[in-house]
Amino acid sequence: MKKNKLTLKDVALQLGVSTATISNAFNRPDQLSAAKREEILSACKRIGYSGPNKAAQILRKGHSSIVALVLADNIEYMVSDPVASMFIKGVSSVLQDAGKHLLLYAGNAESVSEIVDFVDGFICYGAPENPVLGQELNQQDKPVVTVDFDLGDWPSVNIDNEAAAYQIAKHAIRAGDDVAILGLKLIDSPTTCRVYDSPLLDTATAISHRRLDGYKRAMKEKGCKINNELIWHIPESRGNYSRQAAKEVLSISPRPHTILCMSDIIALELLQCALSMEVDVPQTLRITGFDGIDEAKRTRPQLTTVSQSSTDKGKCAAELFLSFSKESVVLPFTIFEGETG
Amino acid sequence: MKKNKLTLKDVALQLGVSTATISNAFNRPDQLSAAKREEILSACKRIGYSGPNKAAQILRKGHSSIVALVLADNIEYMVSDPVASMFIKGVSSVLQDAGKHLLLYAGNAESVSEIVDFVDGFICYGAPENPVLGQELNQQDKPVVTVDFDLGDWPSVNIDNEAAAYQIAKHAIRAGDDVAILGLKLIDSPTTCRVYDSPLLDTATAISHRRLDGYKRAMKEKGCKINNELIWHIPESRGNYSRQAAKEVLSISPRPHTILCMSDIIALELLQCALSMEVDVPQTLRITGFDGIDEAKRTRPQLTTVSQSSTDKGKCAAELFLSFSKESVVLPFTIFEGETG
DNA sequence: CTGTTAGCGCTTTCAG
DNA sequence: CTGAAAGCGCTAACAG
Repeated sequence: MKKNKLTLKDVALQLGVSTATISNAFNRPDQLSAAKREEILSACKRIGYSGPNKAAQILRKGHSSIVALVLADNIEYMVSDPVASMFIKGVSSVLQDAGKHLLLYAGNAESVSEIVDFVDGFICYGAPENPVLGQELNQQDKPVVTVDFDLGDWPSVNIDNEAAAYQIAKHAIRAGDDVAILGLKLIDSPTTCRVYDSPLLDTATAISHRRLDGYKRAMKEKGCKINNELIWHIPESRGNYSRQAAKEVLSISPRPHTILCMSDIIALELLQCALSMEVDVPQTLRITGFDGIDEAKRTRPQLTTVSQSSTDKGKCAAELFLSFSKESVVLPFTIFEGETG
Repeated sequence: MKKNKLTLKDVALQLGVSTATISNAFNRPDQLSAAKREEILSACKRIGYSGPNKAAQILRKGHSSIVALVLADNIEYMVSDPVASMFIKGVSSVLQDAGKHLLLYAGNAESVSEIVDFVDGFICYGAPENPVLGQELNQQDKPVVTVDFDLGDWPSVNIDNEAAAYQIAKHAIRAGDDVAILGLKLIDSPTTCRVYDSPLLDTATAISHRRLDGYKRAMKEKGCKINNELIWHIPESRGNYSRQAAKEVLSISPRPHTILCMSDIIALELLQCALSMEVDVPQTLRITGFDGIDEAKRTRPQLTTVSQSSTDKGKCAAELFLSFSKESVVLPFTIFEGETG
C-alpha cells in the first residue's frame, strides 16, 4: 500500500492544465468556470489527489487553521480536572464548527517558539506556569485570548471572582463563626500547608486572591476574625493535597463552623472526610465549594457552591478568538444552594 | 510592538556567515565547532531570532512533531468523559516528555486529509464514528496506533473486554437472577431504548459487543435467562440518556436482581436513582459498572466495577506510537469489589 | 568545517 | 479564464 503522494504539479501535468488552475479549483472557485472546476475536482478524486499539501499551504499562506490552547500547567493535569475539561469542551465545540484544529500546549513548556510559526493564535486558559510564555505571547502578533487572567492588551474572559466568593461566603457564614479557608495556589509551595505569614503569590494566581478578597470581605461583614492560621494553601485540587488539608482542618479544636473551599474537588474531599468522621453537615459544619462541577450536584448531600459554566467560558473564549474582537468579557455566575452550607 | 520576523537568511547576512551554518548551529551541532555554535546561538538570542521557522521546517523536513489524537466522537463529548480524559492524560504525558505536540481530532470529521500532511502520525482512541477516517488511515503511510479497536495491520492497545465483563458479571450475579444490561452503543439509534430485535452494530463498537458476550457467558453459567427486552441501548453515558434507562429498568415489575452497566457513569446514575427510590443496594439489587473512574471509588456506597487504567492505556499507546513497534498490546484489568454487587 | 544551490509543494501576481 | 515564474523559509547535498 505504498503510494507516492501526488503533488499538484503531477496532477496538472496529468490533466493537461496549469498548476494555477488546479490550485484555483481547490481554493478560489471564482477564478474558473464551475464546469471546469467540477471536471478537475472529480478527476482529482479519481486519480487519488485529495487536495493541496497542507504543510506547503501553511508555509505559503502563513496560516494553518491550528489554534493553540495554552493550559496553565502540564496537559496531563489539566485534562483530568473537570473544570478544565469543560472549558476545553466549550473551546473545541466552537473551533470545530469553524473548521479549526485544536493543539493542546502545556503552560510549563519552554517556549511558544516551538509552535508559534505554525499556529494561527493562542487561547490561554489560566496564567501559564512558566512566565516566559506570557512574555513571548506579548511580543508576537498572532491573536491571543486569555481566560481567568489578563495579559498585556489582549482581550480576556473572566468571571467576577471577588463577588462570587463574597456571595457564597455571605450565604454560608453565620455571624461570629470561626471560618477556615482551603485555598488553591495561594503561595509558592509544592505542598499543602497553612499560609501563616508567607507572601502571597500574585500574577500567576490573581484569581485565587480575588476569591480570598471576597471571602474576607464577607467575613468582616459577618463579624468573623480573619486568622492566617486558618487559611490553607493547596497546590493542586487533585490527589492527596486536598485530603491532607481536609484532615488537618477537621482535626483542629475547636473545629471551625464554616469552611470555604476554592474548588469543588477540595470541598468534596472535605465533605467525604467530614462524613466519615460523622460530623454533622451542615448543622455543625458548613462547607462551600467553587465551580459547580457535575459531581457536586450528583453527590449527596449536594454541595453549596458557586456555579460558573466552564463550557460557556470556553465557547466565549473561542468566539472572542475567532472574531478578533479586542473587547474583554465578564461572564455571570450563580450561587448553587446545595445542602452543605 | 510590530516586529518583522527575522529569517535565517537575514541572520546569516547580519552575522556574516552562510545560511547553512546558522541552520547547522540549530539542527546539527556536529557540523561545526562548539565555540562557533555558541557564538551564533548567543548572537541569535541577542538579535531576537528564536530559531528556524517551524512551518518551513515542516515542509522541508517532512515532519512536525505533531501527533494527532483521533477521538471516536466529537472532541466536545470525549473531553468531558472521565475515561477519555484519563486516556488523553496518559497520552499527553508521554508525548510531552518526547517533545511532541498533541492535536485533538474529532472522529466525526470529514477526512483526515485536513491534517495528514502536517502531522507525524495518529493515535486513534476508539473506532472513529465516521468510517471514512478508518479507510483513509489505512491508505496512508504515517504511523497509526489504535486503541480499543483494530484497524488493518496497525498495532493496537486493548483490554480483554469479554473476560472483564464475564468476571464482573460472574461476581455480581446470584444463580437464577433476573439480569438486566444497560449497554453502551449497542445498536444504531440516537436514543435510549431496549434492544429487542434490532441488529447489533459491529465494527464501530466491537468493544461493547465483547462485553455483551462476556455478560452472556456468565449469565448462562449462572443459569439466568437471556432476554433482549432486558437489554438497553444507551447512545452516550453522559446526560439524560443514562437516567432514562435507569428509570425504565427500575420501574419494571418484577425488578431485575442484578443490573450490569457498561460504564461507571451509567452505573452511578442508576445507583443514584435506586437510592432515591429507597431500593436496597446490594441486598435486593446488585449493580456493576465498567471502567473504574475515580468517582466510583469516592462515592458511597462504592461501586463494584471493572477497573482498568485509562491513563496507562494512554501511556502505552503513546509509547507504542513513538517506538514504531508493530506489536499489539493487551493490558490487564482488575475487578474492584465495591459495595454494590 | 564552511558556502552555494536546488528544491520541499504550493499560491499568486502578472501577462496573455 | 489560463500559463509562466517568483518566491514562502528552510535543509541537505555537494564542492571547496
